[in-house]
Amino acid sequence: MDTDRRHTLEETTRYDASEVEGRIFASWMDAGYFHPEPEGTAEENFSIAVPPPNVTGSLHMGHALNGTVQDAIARKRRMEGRRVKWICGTDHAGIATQSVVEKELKREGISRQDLGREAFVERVWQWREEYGARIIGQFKALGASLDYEDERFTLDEGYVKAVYRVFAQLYEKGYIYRDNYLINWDPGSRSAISDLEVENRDVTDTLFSIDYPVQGSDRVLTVATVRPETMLADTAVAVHPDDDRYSDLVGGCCELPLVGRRLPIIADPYVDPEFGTGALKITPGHDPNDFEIGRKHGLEEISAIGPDGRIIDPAPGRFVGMGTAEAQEAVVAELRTAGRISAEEDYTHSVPFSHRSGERIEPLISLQWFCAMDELAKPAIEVVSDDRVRIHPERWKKVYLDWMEGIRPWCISRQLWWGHQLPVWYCDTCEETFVAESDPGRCGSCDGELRRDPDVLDTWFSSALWPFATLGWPDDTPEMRAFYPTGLLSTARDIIYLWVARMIMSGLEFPGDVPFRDVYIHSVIQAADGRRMSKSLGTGIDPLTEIEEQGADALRFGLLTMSSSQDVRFSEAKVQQGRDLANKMWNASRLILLNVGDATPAASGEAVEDRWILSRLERSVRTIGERLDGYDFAHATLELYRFFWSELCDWYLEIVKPRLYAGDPAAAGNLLFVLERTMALTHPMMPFVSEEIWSYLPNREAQLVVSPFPVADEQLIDQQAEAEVEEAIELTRALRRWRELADVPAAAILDGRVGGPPPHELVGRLARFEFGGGGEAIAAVAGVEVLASEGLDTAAVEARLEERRARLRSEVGRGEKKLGNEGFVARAPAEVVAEERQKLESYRAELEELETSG
RNA sequence: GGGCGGUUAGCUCAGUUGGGAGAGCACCUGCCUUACAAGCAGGGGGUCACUGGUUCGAGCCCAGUACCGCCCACCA
Repeated sequence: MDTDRRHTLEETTRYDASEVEGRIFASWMDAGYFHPEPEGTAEENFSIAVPPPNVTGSLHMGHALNGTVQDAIARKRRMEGRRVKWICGTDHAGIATQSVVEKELKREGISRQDLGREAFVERVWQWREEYGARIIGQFKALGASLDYEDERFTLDEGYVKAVYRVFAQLYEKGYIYRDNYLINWDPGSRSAISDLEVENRDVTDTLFSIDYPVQGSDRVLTVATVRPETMLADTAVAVHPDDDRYSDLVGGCCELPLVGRRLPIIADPYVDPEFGTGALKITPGHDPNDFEIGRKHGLEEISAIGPDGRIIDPAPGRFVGMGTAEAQEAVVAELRTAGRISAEEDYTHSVPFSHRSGERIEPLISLQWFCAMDELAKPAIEVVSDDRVRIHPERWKKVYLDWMEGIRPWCISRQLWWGHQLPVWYCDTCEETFVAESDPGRCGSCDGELRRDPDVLDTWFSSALWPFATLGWPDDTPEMRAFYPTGLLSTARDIIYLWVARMIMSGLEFPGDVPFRDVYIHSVIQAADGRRMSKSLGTGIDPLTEIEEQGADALRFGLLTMSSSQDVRFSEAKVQQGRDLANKMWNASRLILLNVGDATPAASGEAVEDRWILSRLERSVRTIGERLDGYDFAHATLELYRFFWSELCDWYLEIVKPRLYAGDPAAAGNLLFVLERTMALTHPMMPFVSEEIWSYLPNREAQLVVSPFPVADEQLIDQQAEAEVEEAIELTRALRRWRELADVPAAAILDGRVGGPPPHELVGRLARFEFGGGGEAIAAVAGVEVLASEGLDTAAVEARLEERRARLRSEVGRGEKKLGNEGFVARAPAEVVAEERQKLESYRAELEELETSG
């Protein structure tokens, strides 16, 4: 070690993450460790496609957790010698990005229409440049070992090619089609959206009961609705087929108030006779259920509400142009005047809202593009059912399968400007439709001019291709051969349907193999108060702030320990625990590195404590490896913490210090060996501090990031050494406890005597006892007689003794009772009973000792 | 309406196949002991949501109840 480095070690008593992390990250980047050449097969390589963050803003805590999880796995695999590609990139995020840019324009007082499509899209690209770069910077700050040299975007050139290929092929197969259908219209983004982008919220509306006069009779049919304005588009009234009250009316008509239209009275089992009067107004143009019933009965479909949320033409002229709220008021007022409203009550029900704009969905019949999913779903159900794709935790498997079994057509067209414009052209002359991967130019039938469909695809349509479009598909690229299928997909549960399912379907349909072998569904990190972490609620915590204040390793440690199979609240304390661990690692390393001289790492195992720590380390190596492979990150990090802090620092370093200071080469070599191996073990979880410490170890051939991950060496497991040292530790702790309770001054060295062979040297030193003296025994602690000496408060000692005796008597009582239970002795496993007997015996022995010595 | 989680120390969470309830933080006591005060040593603290059941033995298994959260769903 050169003088400067040694000086740094000597002077730096606190680990400074902010000084280390940028420097270390740059060294990894310079060496190009994160960019693999596309060689070998996917079987021998390992790849992960990062869930591409939306370019709407910056990374949040969920991204940080997910990034840490993926990085831990990627780093472990890289250290295991696999060629690792962690595919890097961002998502154009259609509606979301378009609306943030529109908001920005609004602040400037202009609209996207003012700019025009081309200029607007150009503007969004500018946004994307800025925020895409910001996101990449955040991944780097976290330490994510993504392949930054091959950054992809869902709208880049090659990606567009993949999207068009997929669209064209699905169209050829007849899966993609255009239809007039009732869709979810989002008045906020003025676009159709898919079922998955709708969220239901409970809303209290007024439920109006409206009397519809039956034609040729003086009866009325009373229907109930929370949206009286939609009656303008009613085309029938339905009752249940078995409902005796109305059976004579079925086949007849009633008159739609205010409009005067004749509405057939039909029978359909969908109607619940128990609800209200058992009569249901049918509005196929504005209600999903009514739409289904309408199609079933061949009813007329009338649209009375337009895409701008205003009443349109087929409705009576006096309502046309009104917004829905205004129209509702007007309709209700007229119905009241006409005496048609027979009841009003508050009614709470679930109402669809746009997940994006937050506005209430307006169900409308609209000409849109759809993708039939049934055939695509079949193989995607199979691969999850038979675990060719494994989902962790496993309970999400059922969630996935249930949804897939009931999958419905997907509305894929969006009335937006930002996204993949549909590769569809129409000929207005001969009314032909052309779907092509590139502009066909002129109509193939009549040579007429073609007009391109202005709509864009649902952003998830392109996301569905992420694991292979990023590797160059549809071309047969070296990247596809080397890295597809990917190994792991890690994501949050809220996009299992939106994204995971669709990737599996498209992976099987196009490249023809599963897109990934394992899916890990990570925890959702909530705010400390249990609310959702969100910017708008003010409950978000910026990962970058945490990284700046505590270090990336600290944040990573905290997030990993927080992660579990359920939602967790963000805990600042866990991040601090990570920071403390990094600091502890740094300082333990200083102790070792500054005192080992020119020793080299070697598992000497000379002294029993050396064999003990080696044995304990190998057990941790095994546990941590298994936990990481099983996606149990919380236990992996906690095991690391426990081993490092409680065993290595609290005991081994304290035990071995005198040998270290005395220049014992066996101790020094053993320490270096343990430190080196522990840093390798730490690296996937806390890459920066481990790499930094690694750089101070002697004879480094390579950086830690590309050095081997430890594999447990069973040869080093030493039960004998473990038992011996642990016994000494227990004795030390017992003597310390006794000292505290007997109120013995901390500095005083006590005299003790043991019957058999003297305890390990560490007991005397760490418990401040001297053994082997003679004199009067005044107490006995765990087999050690404490001898009278100055500074011993005999009253306190006696109090302590009595406490212990009482404790032992109760333990003996408990044991006797248990062993006196015939059921227990007869039915419990023999070793449990034997263990119980052994404990009872040792308690009895100690009690006897105390009763005679006191 | 259906489904899935959860309820364990003051707080955030662990708790393997059922065999004397754990960690971190917080708290109390004593320590600037020459790696680390972001530290060291010691300590207090729990009716494992509730009710019943199975068992020699239940935080864990079974049935039910309550509350919290999430997902799915076409009852106006």
